[in-house]
Amino acid sequence: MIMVEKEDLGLSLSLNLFQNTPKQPQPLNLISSSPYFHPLKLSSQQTITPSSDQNSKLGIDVNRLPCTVVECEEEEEAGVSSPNSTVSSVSGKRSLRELDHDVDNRGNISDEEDAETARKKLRLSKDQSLILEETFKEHNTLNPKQKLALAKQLGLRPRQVEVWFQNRRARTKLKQTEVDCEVLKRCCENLTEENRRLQKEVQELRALKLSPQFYMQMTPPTTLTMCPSCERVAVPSSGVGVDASNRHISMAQAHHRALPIGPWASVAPTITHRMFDVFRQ
DNA sequence: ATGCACTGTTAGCTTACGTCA
DNA sequence: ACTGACGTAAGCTAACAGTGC
Repeated sequence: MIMVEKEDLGLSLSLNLFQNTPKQPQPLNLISSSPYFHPLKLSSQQTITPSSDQNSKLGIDVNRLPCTVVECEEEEEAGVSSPNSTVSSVSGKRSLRELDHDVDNRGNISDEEDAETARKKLRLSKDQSLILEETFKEHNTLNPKQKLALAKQLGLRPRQVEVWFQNRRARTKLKQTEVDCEVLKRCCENLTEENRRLQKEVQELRALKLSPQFYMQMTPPTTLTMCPSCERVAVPSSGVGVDASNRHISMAQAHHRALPIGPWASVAPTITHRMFDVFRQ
């Protein structure tokens, strides 16, 4: 079994093309004149499906159109292939699906198949998917000219290219949302943990039973200086709340006195750095 | 009025897995 | 124990429909 995976933002785009597991019933070749192949139901799980590999060996591309590209372009320009330019049969006009069914009828579909009203879905070939992916990488939206050119190149209807790009944008956005959610979740977890830790620190500090004068004198450090040698924060000597004998110690001295000196000196930089770490993740 | 993009939904198809003879 | 057929659930994605700009 060969699986071709394409990663984009972690999005796995399965490009497996009718490759079956050994346990799966082997598909039979069904040469369909319809642009959409019609799986012939044998049972709830047995399905005759065209193998693109096998068909390609036979020179048959199930995704190829019965009409010419010129016809497709005319169709597109006439607006008949866009469901947005048509209204459902309920409101008087016919949907794309119905229009596609007409194409099927032109391909001499049997009454049995004709009776089957379920919409058919093609599978893009590996090459088609690759080209679409490459184009999407360059620009995730197409102007009408680009759409027509790409459709012509791929042998698809412009509407199909349009739909593919719509779905691709939706998948990209969904994946990005998932990634964003993961990031926010991690941020939340980290902040919760940080909050817990800080609460604990507050409790510990309160337990020190420091005098009210100590806190009256203590001011939160608004400017912190990082020691270049050890990258610890040095607290300004004035107004730190240490006793007079330690007022005028130098940075180096402070360094060797095992900073932080006051409670704010230990908490504030930690918060700053942790916060940064949280959002850097 | 028209066209396009976005969003949500539907349905066809594939794959993995479990069960049974 | 191994194998193949069968059923089922889950995931992917083409196609569709509705909506807003």
